[in-house]
Amino acid sequence: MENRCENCIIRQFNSLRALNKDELKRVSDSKISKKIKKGEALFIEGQKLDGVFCVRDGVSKLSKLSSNGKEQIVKLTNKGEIMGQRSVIAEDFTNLSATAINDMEVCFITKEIISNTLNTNPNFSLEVLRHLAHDLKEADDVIVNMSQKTVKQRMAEAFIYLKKNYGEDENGFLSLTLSRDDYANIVGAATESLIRMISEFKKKGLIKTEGKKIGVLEEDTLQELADGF
Amino acid sequence: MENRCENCIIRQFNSLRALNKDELKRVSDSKISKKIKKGEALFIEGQKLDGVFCVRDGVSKLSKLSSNGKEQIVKLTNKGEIMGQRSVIAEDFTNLSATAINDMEVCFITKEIISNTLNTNPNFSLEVLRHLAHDLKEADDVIVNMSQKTVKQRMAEAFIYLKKNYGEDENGFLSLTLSRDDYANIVGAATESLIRMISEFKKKGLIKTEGKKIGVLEEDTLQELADGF
DNA sequence: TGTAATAAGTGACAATTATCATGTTTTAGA
DNA sequence: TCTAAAACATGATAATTGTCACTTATTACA
Repeated sequence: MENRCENCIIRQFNSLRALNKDELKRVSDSKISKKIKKGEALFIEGQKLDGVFCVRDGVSKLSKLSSNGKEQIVKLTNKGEIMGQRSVIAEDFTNLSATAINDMEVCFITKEIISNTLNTNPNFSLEVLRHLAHDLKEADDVIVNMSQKTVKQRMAEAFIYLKKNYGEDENGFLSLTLSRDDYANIVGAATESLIRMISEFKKKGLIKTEGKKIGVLEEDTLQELADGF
Repeated sequence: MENRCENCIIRQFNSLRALNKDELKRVSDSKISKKIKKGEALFIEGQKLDGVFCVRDGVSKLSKLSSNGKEQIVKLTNKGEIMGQRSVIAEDFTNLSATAINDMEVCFITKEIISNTLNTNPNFSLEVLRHLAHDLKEADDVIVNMSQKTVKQRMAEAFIYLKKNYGEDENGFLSLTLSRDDYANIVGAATESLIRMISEFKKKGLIKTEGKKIGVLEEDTLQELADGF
């Protein structure tokens, strides 16, 4: 009973908030809860999705392979986000792969229910529209950052972003721990270059590290750096 | 009479195709036709839009200023596209500026009509959703290209894209003529770097130039280059 | 618990791209 | 049609970033 969508707070953060009781019941009856282990894929670029994933817990990376064989991380998902909407709406293959960064708990909702509800509940459509609109704006920002900022600036920005969106633990380390490889794939740089810059930031006292973990020490200076000063 | 939306073929290419006769009539009665001269702005980043623009003719660039003061072109619009949807849907300031690349003819449709129709016609919502979904996918592709490809690769890709999407004139030059500056802002590079590469491509016989005009000579080789060979 | 496998880190060097300086051509408008 | 401004072009040089080769942790698991 405790796993009914009706009682799930998560849906307040995504477009499912626009569903009425009946619709919610239908979603809940047909949804499938899944646990995804760190490192496992939810779906892979080019696949046909039969539905969307509602993230109850954990973080995943949405990435795409470049023709040079390197992975580019396009977005990190937050708790509460719906994944795979784009592909289901466009009735298209996914253009991205989704991989769990830590252990995840997700609910799978079939595309039939989604498109049904889209056709009958204008509020739901509007909510989805708003979310897509938001994603599109963020994507535009990423494009500009990627093309106009240096790797160092993008790095600084990434640390600030991770702190803002995922917080830090009691010792001041970022709650979300990423591999150096993942960092490189977010920032769009060679792993070695990125590691070198981490060392540099550390030497300058902007961040601290402990194994994989990274902590932000001088957020203001990082922000200035990100803005190009 | 010939300027009624009901008779306008353009709408077949965008989400307005989902409107029924009544809705179309309402749009048509309230729409304002505008002519925009080359170089003029339709709207500017940070503005609040009171509606959307339906492009009847001409091409515009959607761009964003980076914190370093350089402009990044995020997208070129095609005839038939609707501009400003994202901002109207999210009830948000525009995140992009739109500037005419050549003389344009557009129709302005107020946001009241748009949101009204979104609330009452699920097919229209779905159409808009599909268009946003498409834009989002394209944006993801741009992100990957920007971060994983070299300037040279992006250049090659840009020429192919322009040929595919805007065609060429009787002499084999790209129909859409851009300034070197615009090219640089699409590709995300310094203007000087870009000009140098145009020279290089020309020397290698991949393209030809005549003043501002550029013509694709070896599309296959350009494609290989873009893919990294 | 030992040992591959994987990830992190560093140095040397090469390739790419930006910047600055300057000259030439084109364009717009008085 | 003359002239100033803007756009195009190229060289020299510096800064950024990638690549390759290698060493040193860490991690997973047989």
